[in-house]
Amino acid sequence: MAVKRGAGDEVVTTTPATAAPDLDGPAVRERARAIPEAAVARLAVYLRVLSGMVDGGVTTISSEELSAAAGVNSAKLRKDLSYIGSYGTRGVGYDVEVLVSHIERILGLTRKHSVAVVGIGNLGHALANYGGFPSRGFPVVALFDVDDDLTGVPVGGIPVSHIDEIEQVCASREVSIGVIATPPPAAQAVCDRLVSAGVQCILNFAPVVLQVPDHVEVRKVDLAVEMQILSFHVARRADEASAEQAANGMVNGVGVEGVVIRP
Amino acid sequence: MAVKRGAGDEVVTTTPATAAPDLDGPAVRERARAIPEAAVARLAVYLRVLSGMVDGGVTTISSEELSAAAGVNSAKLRKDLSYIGSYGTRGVGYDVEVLVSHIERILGLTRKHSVAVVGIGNLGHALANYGGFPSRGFPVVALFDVDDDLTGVPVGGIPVSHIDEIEQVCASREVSIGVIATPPPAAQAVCDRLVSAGVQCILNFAPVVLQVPDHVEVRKVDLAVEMQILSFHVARRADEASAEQAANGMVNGVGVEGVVIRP
DNA sequence: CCGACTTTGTGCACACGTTCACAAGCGGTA
DNA sequence: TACCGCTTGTGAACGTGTGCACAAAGTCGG
Repeated sequence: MAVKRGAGDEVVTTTPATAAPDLDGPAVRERARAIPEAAVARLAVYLRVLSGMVDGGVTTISSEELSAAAGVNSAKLRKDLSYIGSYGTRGVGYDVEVLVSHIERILGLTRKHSVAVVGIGNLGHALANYGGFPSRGFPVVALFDVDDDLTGVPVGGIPVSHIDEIEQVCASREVSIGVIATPPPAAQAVCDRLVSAGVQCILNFAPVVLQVPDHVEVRKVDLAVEMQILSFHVARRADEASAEQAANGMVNGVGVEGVVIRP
Repeated sequence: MAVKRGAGDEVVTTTPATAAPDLDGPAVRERARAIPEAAVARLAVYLRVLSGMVDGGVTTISSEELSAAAGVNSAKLRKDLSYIGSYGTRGVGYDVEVLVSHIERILGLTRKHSVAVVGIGNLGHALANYGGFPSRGFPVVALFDVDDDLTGVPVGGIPVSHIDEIEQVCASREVSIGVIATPPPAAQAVCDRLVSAGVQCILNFAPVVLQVPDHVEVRKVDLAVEMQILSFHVARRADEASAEQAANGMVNGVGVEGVVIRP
């Protein structure tokens, strides 16, 4: 998060006079740099929806249809797609296959990204067996655990390696993404070993804030945090409801006590 | 996402002259409404870090220390905390326990939120056995699946119910959060049944965009999307690296072909 | 070939979230 | 009590992301 501002200096989001001459050259890099993080997440969703459409035999789709299927509004969808270039036909819509291939290119899915899962507990088992990874170009090629009883046992077709082998195995199998599914206390140590093994991307399921060098990208999935965000919305909604009720029922400005908020 | 703008009309984030008289009244509700979504997610992280500090015997902490432990900068942390009120002491810092209780209150954790998991496959198993939920106030009280071979079998201490019982079981056990861990094709139907059972919050692990009424809050965890975001950053970084290399090695403006980008 | 209709791509304005920088306030000290 | 140093809390500037509304650009029917 620090080196990011190395080369670019003041990123110009509007690429004014870069009309059309270079369809796929250095400009792609420049543009990729300017795609908002939020848009990238949505592009992945569009890709999934579009893949389903290809299977369904759909060849062309309008921004209105696609945005409805992806759960966003059409303006946002078009803006997101404009970040990766102009591949639609006005008056018609987008060619589904063309769009798929361009999104895949931008997301870097033309390369295979081999995945290693560390921590073969309940969650690790589930991840190793999860069909969603390989089918989307993320083959799981290595599993690690500290438990000697697990090493050698195949899970989802892949034998579990001992965590001490992490460096050599990751290197030989060209792992580019590490998934941490260990108990919280082990997470930082595992993370350090993954980094020293040359892994540049980490998906962290452990409820711990990982410290990593600038060149490593971390994304976290914290189930408890997700729950708590939902909890917040429940509470907020309950407050609003009771407030509305209070506004109708009692006119004095002091009231509304003991129903929702417990100090 | 639509009804939100119902009552408030122009939310005033700055609560200027609401000095101190009402420490815990209707103002809390007003304020809760104004907390940015992103801040809520971070508050959950702060809470986790602070809980660890309580266990470690820490009684007071400065914004600088806490922000470092939570992986954010101190200004953001202080602003986040200011959304929930002024509970720090200038020149000293924050009382850890006070902060914990206030964050818990804002996040609605003074109520227990019972959880139901639907779809007892690999992931469902992992979630049912996951210790992180109960310990943070989210007891798993019900499990559902369509498979008759599973119904009755206890997983993580809770017997699996058939999905047809979802309405009555959810009602009797007062489920407030539903977790969808089914295969994609089943997700929307399950979601509809959860909603009709009165569940207001849904955590969705299926790679599907769920359609729900306005009053239901959905959060999604899509592992493939997370992977693809990581993939995007790998690609971007590779592009930057090769571009830098190209800038050093070749001076003509056309070059850099065939190394990274495959059109 | 032309005009009507449809849908994209984007400039612009607004809202949201982040960061900065500093006054206000508190504890410790003489 | 008066001062000094430290840390909070927050106004204000900034940057990023979202939504609107429309010109540009294409198809289709006649």
